[in-house]
Amino acid sequence: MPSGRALPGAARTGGRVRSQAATEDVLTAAAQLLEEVGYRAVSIEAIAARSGVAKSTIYRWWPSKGALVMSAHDALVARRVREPDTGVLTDDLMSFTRQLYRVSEHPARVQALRGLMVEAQLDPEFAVLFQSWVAERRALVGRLLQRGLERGEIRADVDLDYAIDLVFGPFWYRLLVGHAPLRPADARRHVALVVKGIAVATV
Amino acid sequence: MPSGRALPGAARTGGRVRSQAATEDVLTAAAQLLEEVGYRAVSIEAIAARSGVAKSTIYRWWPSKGALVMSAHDALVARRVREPDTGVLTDDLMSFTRQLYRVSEHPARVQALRGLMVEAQLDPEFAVLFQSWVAERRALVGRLLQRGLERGEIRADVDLDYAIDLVFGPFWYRLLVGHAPLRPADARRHVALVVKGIAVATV
Amino acid sequence: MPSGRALPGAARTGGRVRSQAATEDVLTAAAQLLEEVGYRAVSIEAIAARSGVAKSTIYRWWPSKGALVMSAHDALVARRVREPDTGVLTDDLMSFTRQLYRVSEHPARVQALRGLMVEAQLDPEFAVLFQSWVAERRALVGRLLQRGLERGEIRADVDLDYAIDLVFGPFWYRLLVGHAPLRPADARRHVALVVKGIAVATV
Amino acid sequence: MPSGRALPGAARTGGRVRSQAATEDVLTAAAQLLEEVGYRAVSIEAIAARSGVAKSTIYRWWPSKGALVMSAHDALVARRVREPDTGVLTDDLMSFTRQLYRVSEHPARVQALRGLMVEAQLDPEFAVLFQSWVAERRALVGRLLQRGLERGEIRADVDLDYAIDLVFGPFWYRLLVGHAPLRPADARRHVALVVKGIAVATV
DNA sequence: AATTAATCGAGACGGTACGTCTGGTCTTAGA
DNA sequence: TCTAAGACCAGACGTACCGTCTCGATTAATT
Repeated sequence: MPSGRALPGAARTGGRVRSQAATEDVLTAAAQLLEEVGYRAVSIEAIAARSGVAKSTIYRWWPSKGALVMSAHDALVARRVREPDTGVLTDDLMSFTRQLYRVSEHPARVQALRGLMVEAQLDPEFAVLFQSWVAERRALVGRLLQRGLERGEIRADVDLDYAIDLVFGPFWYRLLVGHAPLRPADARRHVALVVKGIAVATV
Repeated sequence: MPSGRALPGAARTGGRVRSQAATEDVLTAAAQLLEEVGYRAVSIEAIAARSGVAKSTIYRWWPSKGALVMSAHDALVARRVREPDTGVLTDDLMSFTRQLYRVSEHPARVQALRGLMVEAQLDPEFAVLFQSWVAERRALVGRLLQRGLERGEIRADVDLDYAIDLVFGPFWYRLLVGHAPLRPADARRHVALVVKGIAVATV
Repeated sequence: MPSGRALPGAARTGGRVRSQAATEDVLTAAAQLLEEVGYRAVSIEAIAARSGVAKSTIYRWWPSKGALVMSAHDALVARRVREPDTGVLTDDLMSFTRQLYRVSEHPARVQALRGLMVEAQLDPEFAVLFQSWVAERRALVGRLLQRGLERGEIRADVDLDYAIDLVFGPFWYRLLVGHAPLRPADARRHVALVVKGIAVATV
Repeated sequence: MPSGRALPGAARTGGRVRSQAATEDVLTAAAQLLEEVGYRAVSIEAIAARSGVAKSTIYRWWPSKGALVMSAHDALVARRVREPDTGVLTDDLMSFTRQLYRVSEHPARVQALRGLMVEAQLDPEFAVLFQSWVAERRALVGRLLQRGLERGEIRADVDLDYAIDLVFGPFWYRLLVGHAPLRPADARRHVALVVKGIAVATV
């Protein structure tokens, strides 16, 4: 019954077009809920209710709650974080780390991060998504260190992967354990130790 | 957590005595399930089914899944880590960190640690218990660093609390994110960076 | 029901003509599904998928699943049953009832009839259509009995409406309850009882 | 761990007892909804909401909407119809049929009967339950006829199964099609035809 | 031939209800 | 007074279809 297609194997014929508004509403609702109630308490049910988008539509486009929340979070964070490039390693690290610590000014975001980490422990499929988000963030710091290395600010024998862990590890550790605050002001001390650990000796 | 009220010397006023067998069966089942299906898939329901102990009995003695896993973990492993004291900072740190990394050789323990961290995020009451356990561990490393400081191996301006985070942070970060393995052999590189970060310049 | 607006006499001002192929494909698919999976499992969705006709097209032409099945039934079977007129009541009834019972030789028709009855219970709008179809069939038997009455074969005190129920009632009852088969051979016994019930005493 | 059961294979050990209140609330809600919105619009969801009983509890005790409505129907009406035994066939049939027709005085019961018949068409498993209920009812009429036969009121050549269909068939037919009312007063005409159909000629 | 109007398949949309599942609480019988 | 059994409420899960609503493409009859 149906007949011609414009280009073989290419252009789609017919069908209602995907609603951009629905997509945005869902992501917004997901991001809001994540920050308000934490990852665990987020439910597709609630996202549907808040966004006014039908559950079936959500399931059509996202395979799981994790994927949806991760998308929402991703879009949010990408918008917020700038990649510093001052030409000086310490300054770059300071800038980045300060941004990192600033999350503590928004309890909701802290909750969100904790929730994502928790889910990564509980759901192997989500862990994959989470890891790829982490990888992006690590890559950012990696580029920053790479530039320092190329400028001769970092010792050649330093394992950059471990160096990156030195930046994120203590941050997440404090975030999750909560034994000490995450004040942006403390970022200086954190960076100082990291830089000492990796920098070439400056007499 | 559970305390065995039937111990000799404890004045009891009648009633059926707590079943030692039930306690052990629960812990065994929990440990088995943890290794077999991972933390998430462990459920009080499943533990009850496998152990043949009623759900209500389990709920009576353990407040949460995390607490139960903690018990199982304790029963599985003597938690006590030897506190190294070689007289040399680097050696002490190496010894400790290597013990830390050795956890990776026991998948069940890795799972258990993850479970504890997860539960600490989800259950504020459990978080208190968890924090005090973390504090013990941090204190151990703190003593180790303090001795280094007193021997003049550590710069006077170093914030010891941050230094401790430099030891545990990357460990937990790898443990939880899983972006890189936790091989005991890698402990060397980790310690090298930490020591560089805090040590006095050695010309 | 679909009406073919392109029929001569209806003033049309252009426009694509209704696809005969689509109509047939839908009816065929409906009939097939009915036989294969039963009335309940038939869904507009499935009919659309199998026939390759869009759901919207189906909804354009049929108001409900029941109506569609009714169409399929009509297409499957020429509904027109010959109206017997032998001049003898018993023979007329035998002829008609045998035709009725013959439906049991076609499982699809049995299913269709059940589906129609179900839909009539569930959908009041459809019930109206169904009742008028039933009325036609009753009218046929009514004429048959009327002729018998005029010939003096039926007692004057007999309520013809009830007599009609005596023909259709047991048929539908067996069809729906399924406690006994509907063999055409059994039609004789059915008719025997009906005739005894209404006939003048033939000492 | 669990041990003795009182009687081998019999008595249950422990466990919360089934809540009578929940059962009643569900049946009441089902019956109310049936009358208010009709069989189709009744949903387990709505019954759960109105009764305040969890869906899972409902599913634990009733396999389907039809079965539940059947229960509600049974609870509403004492199912036990008195089995007449006057010693005269016509009187027995009149008594029974009048009881049957009396259902029309209770729209909810009419709805329930329709619902059961519908469900029997849609759900083969339910159909079995339904058939066995129908069989009971048929057996009752069967005994009634058998007594008539033994008293010589019924011709020896009559197929009793068909005779039973003559009682129930027209009743269900009217109930389902709705082309004519089901007034208890009409029972007389119905029975008259049946008796004529099966009785020995009375000169 | 161009215009016009109604058709067609495709498929996304908001919804409803489904029947299942997990989790923690509550209630009973029996040891 | 405890345990085991198991019923209970709660509520999210992911699915199946519903009936509606754009779309762009197609197809005739009318200009």
